[in-house]
Amino acid sequence: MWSDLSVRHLLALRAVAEEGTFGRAASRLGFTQSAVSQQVAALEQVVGQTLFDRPSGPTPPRLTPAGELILRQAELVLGQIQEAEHELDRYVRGVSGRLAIGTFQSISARVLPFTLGRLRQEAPHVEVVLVEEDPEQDVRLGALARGDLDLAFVVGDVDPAFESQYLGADPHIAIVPPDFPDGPVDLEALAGQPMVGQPADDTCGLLVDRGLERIGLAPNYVFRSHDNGAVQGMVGAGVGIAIVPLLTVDVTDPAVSVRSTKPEIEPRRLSIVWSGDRTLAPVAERFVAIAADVCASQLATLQPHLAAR
Amino acid sequence: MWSDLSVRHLLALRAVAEEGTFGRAASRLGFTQSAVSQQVAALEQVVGQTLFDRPSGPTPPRLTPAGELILRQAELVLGQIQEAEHELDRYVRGVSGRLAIGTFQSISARVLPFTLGRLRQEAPHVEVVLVEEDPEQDVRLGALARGDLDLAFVVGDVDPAFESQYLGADPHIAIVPPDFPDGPVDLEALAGQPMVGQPADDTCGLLVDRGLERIGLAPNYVFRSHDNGAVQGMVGAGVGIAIVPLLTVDVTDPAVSVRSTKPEIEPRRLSIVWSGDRTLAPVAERFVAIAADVCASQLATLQPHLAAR
DNA sequence: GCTGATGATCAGATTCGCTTATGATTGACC
DNA sequence: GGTCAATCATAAGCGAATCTGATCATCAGC
Repeated sequence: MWSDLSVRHLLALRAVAEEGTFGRAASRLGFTQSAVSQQVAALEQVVGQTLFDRPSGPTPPRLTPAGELILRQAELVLGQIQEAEHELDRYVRGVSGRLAIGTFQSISARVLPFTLGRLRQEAPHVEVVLVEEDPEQDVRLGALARGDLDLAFVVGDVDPAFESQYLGADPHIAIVPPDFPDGPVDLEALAGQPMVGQPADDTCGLLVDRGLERIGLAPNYVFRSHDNGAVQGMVGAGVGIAIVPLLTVDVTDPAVSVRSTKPEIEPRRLSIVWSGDRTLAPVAERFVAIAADVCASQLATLQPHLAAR
Repeated sequence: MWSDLSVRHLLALRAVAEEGTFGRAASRLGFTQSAVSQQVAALEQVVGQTLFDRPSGPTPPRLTPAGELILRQAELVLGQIQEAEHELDRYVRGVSGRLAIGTFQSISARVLPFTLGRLRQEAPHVEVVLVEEDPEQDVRLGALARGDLDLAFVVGDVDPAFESQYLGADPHIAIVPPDFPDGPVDLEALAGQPMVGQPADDTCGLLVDRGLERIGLAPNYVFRSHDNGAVQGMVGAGVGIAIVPLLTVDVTDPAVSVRSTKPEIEPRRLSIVWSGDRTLAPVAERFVAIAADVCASQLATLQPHLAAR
């Protein structure tokens, strides 16, 4: 039966073929001569062929034609196994693997580029799949539990059935034209004013609407788009002002100014979550660490731009 | 230790991954659920990673990322092993293998083409190496014993240290111009006559010389060549007559006539030999059988051409 | 003919691996 | 909420495989 075949048998075959005698092969492998003799005999049993001609006496054994054939095949199998070993080693070291990540607009725009860049630097062979289909984050959690996703970015409270890493608080700020009066933006004064922002079916947009609603403001949207750049462009063009999470803003844009609001809208809390039931790949843990670091440094970098005005 | 890895472990992994549960995998493999559980556990020990997340309860197990990786590698290894199985099967059926054959002029010209043609027909993947370097057949026997050759054609008595298959008796005949007087060629009348033939360092040529010498004829060679066609051509051109083994003659050549001799020179006995100490590949035995058949039919085909005149 | 090197073989102890039986957990269902 | 059914893990037992150590058989070379 070929299923009885063991790597040990192939190693014995190779060792004897290379060393020339069973005895030297045995000492190379750390066995006794008797053991190697029996191992080769077992292999011969498996393949049903004599693999060595053994002239009795001091004459060393010699591969039969079948032995040469099996040896060639054994080299291939052993090579394949060694490759598997290396592949697994890369996986364990976190420099290889597959990663399916659920994400959403602002994270994709402001956090993922840096995170993936750094990840690719230290783990070039990792295969990352980003899923940004459904704005509903419950769907992402379902995909997590089902195993379709390894990690997912989420906003707000985390279902305790999952494990998570808190990434930071992303303040909601106002984007206004550069000539807008200095100081924080008074939200109450915005009633009836034209506004731009993200659609309500987007996780980000929905959160902004809830925040404004909580302080009694029903925004007068004149333009809504999933595209953060488009929203920001509209503000620069004077179409209206926008209330968005800080992480969505391109602060280098000279056409707009970023302001805090008065009162402040509760910041959204960002986390990355995964299923506690399923084993996490090492590279996934590495990703979480990098994402947390990138998120923190992004928030720290953007905050001063806000305070400056 | 990866050397503890067995094919059985990989089969278990694959079966569980495909069947979804340990129990179904077990019944597919013909084991109990417990056995498969232990097999997978052993594999996990070998690779040092958990391969299945096993949510307790009726929920079926699921591959971890490491499990998916190992499974992919296992498929490759199993494929390699199956290929080895096929390769060995072809070898055993005699349709594949390597064959190094020691030969000499007349065999190469008259026997091998048909033999190899038929062999290739039934065993297309066989790799044949012909060695026709040394006219000394002792050298061929040495190469046989050393294992450099699998089979060797020889002339005359066979060293009993080797195994052999007798191929037939190849009569020595005379090649004469078409206008030569009818009937057998009287060898005694050839004394002093111009003759052509093979060199004395050739197995064939040497044998002819010995045969002529035994009946007291010292041939007057005016041309000697290893090339049978050249010798025959010289006869056709009237340079001289030739005494050669029948198997070397192209009987379709209208420029010459083939005659028996008076007295007859002892025919050379052809055999194919191999080392009894070394295992013979199935394809080699097949080759021997085909060569014997071809040799017999060649001799039977050529003999009438001789009797006809 | 002796010597030394070879692999095969045997006996014994150990380990491995399979089966049977049981336990533990938990989703599904009433 | 309780029962059922399906899941895998684990323990015990037993037989086979396997390794070690010792011995045997063979034979090239001195």
